[in-house]
Order: sequence, then structure tokens, then C-alpha cells
Amino acid sequence: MREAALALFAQHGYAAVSMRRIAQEVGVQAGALYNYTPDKQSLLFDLMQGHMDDLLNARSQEPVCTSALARLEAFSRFHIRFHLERPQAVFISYMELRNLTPRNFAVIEDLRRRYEGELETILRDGRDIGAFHVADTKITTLAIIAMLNGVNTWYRSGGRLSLPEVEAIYWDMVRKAVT
Amino acid sequence: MREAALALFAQHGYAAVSMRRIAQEVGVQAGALYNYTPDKQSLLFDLMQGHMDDLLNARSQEPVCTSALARLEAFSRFHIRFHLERPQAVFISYMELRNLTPRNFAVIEDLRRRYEGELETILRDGRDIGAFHVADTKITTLAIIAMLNGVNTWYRSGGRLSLPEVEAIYWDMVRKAVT
DNA sequence: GTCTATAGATTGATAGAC
DNA sequence: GTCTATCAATCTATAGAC
Repeated sequence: MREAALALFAQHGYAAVSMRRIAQEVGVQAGALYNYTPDKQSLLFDLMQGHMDDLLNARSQEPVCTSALARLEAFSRFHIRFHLERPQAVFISYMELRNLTPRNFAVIEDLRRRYEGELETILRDGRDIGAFHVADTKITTLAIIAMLNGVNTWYRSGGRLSLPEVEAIYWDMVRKAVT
Repeated sequence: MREAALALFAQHGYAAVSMRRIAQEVGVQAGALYNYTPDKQSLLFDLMQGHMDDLLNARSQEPVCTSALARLEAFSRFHIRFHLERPQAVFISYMELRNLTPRNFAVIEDLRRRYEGELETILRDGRDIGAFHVADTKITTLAIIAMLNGVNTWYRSGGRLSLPEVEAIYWDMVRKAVT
């Protein structure tokens, strides 16, 4: 059910996808879905929370780097790799924020800010030791993440560029932008 | 009607907003709206097409710069300024692409590509004369636009930073990323 | 745990009075 | 050009049989 909902929400949007349509994709009747989710809103929230949990868990299991540059490179490459591996979940977690209830929205926002905080810490530490030159760590954090997220709008596996090539191109831009 | 639809679509999403809700905002009954739009889809399309037309028109009326660096700076500052002036239209034009009919989608996509082409031309010309060092002009184009678009996710007028300060910070990052 | 059936509300769009 | 009224379809969610 979650798999079907993920694909359908990503393609048509949460509000435009009915429980009947999800059930059809799963191969059951609509009523049967309510054995697995209390309602449609919880289904959306679970998908988004699961994605953010995956993101933070995967990040925490990455090897720790010592130098400022190596930390930033590791983050940039991890971010691209992780997000390119699950484009649908990424898409939903950004596009469907406004369809969350205020309570659910606050939870997702908190997870998102925690992730952004990891990058900001890297930038601030690097700036403090003179490794980076950034005008504003908060804005630079958001600018870098926005730029890296942009990969998902055009990258298709099997295309002109391989994942390592994409990582290298973006890392080069990130590195130059902060040094 | 367009004004009300713009605000409501931006806040709740096209699929989640009913014609009755738009009519309520305008102060008429739902049926009256159909004197101004043949259907809901056309209303969305007109908003998006109007936004893209505004963008290309505004861009074409900007003063022409000669040096590669000045051209890129003018584009970056123009992009930030234009997009921060109409956050709702920007939001809709990106988020509601999947709610366009295939025919309407193709029209908007063409306008978007035309705009991106202006930046790519700047980058290619600059690279050809040795002013810029970019690994891939197409990807760099998308990366820069993604980064600049990110401003709209956090900037609020009257906040910590003024528009000229924001422009300066982003221009600094763009400049360093390509030189 | 899935089914059929349905309640109760809402949707986009139209018809016809004025 | 706006109104009331409504059609026909669709929606989320639930009830109860099996």
C-alpha cells in the first residue's frame, strides 16, 4: 500500500489521488486499505516521516571525516546519492508539506531542520577555522541544499552522466562556492 | 478571480481548491466564475502562462551587459528580484506542473526552457572566452537556477536581510562556483 | 482481513430565471 | 452577468457479511 501510494502521490499529488485509486494499484477494494492505515492523512505522514527517518539514519551511519573540506565533500556526495536513490519520496516530502495537518507538519519540519543543521555545523566549523569563506552559514546551508536537490529534477539513471560524474560536478561547484 | 485562485492554489494546491472556494473568496457564487474561465484547468494554465510570459518579458527588458561576469551578475540579480516579487506565482508554476494537461504542460515547459536557455548562453559564451570554468553548461545552468530559486523558500521581506544583501550573498556564491 | 454496500459530503460544470 | 438549483460523478470513511 505504501509503495503504491508513494508512486501515485508523486505522480499526481496527494489531493488528486483517491483511496480507490491506491486500492486499485494494490489489487484490493478501497475498504481493505483501512486495515493498514487509519486514514489518508496518516498514510501521507507515514511516508514522509519514514523518508526523513531514513535520511537521518543513513546520514548518521556515514563515516566521520576530519578535515572541513572532507566533511563537506562527504555531505554533498551523500546528499546527492541518497536523494537520487528515492526520487519519489524526495518529491513527496517537499511537495506535499502543505497537505499535512499542522501537527504532522511540525514533526516533519523538525526532522528537516535537524538534517539541515548537520550541514550548517560543517559550514560553521569550517568557517571558524578559516577553511571556508561564507557570508552567512544559514543561507549558504539552504543554498547548497537547494542546489543539490536540483539534481532530482533532471537526473535519469542510464543518461549521459554517471552518478560519480554528477557527484563530482556538484561537489566542484559546492567547494568553489564556499572557499 | 485570478488573484484569488493564485493565492488559494499556492496555499492549498490546485487539486485541493474547489471552484466554490475561489468564488467565496471573490464574493460571488461558483457558477459566476464560468463567465471568466471555461473551466478550472484553463484557470490554472492561464496563471502559469501569464507568469512565464511576465518572466520572459521582464528579462528581455533588462539592460544588456557586455562582459561575461556582468551578464551573469545581471541575470542572477534579476532572477532573485523577479522571483521574490511574486512568490505565489513562482510556487504554482513549479508545484502544479503535474496538474496541467499534456498539451498545456508542453507550452509551459517550452517557456521554461527558453528562460533557462538565456542563462546557458551566458555560461557557454563565458566559458568559450575563458571567463568561466564550468564542467557542463547545461547542468551548471540547472544548478544555479535551483540555488537561486531556493531563496523563495526562506526569504520574507522585513526579515534579517534586505533584498540587496540577499542578492549580494547569492551572487557571490554563483560567481565563485563558475570561476 | 477482504468483500459489498452505502452513508454523507463535496466536486466541476450546466441550465434557466432574472 | 449573477443568481439559485441541480446533475452526475466522486470522495473519505464506515458497517456488517463472510
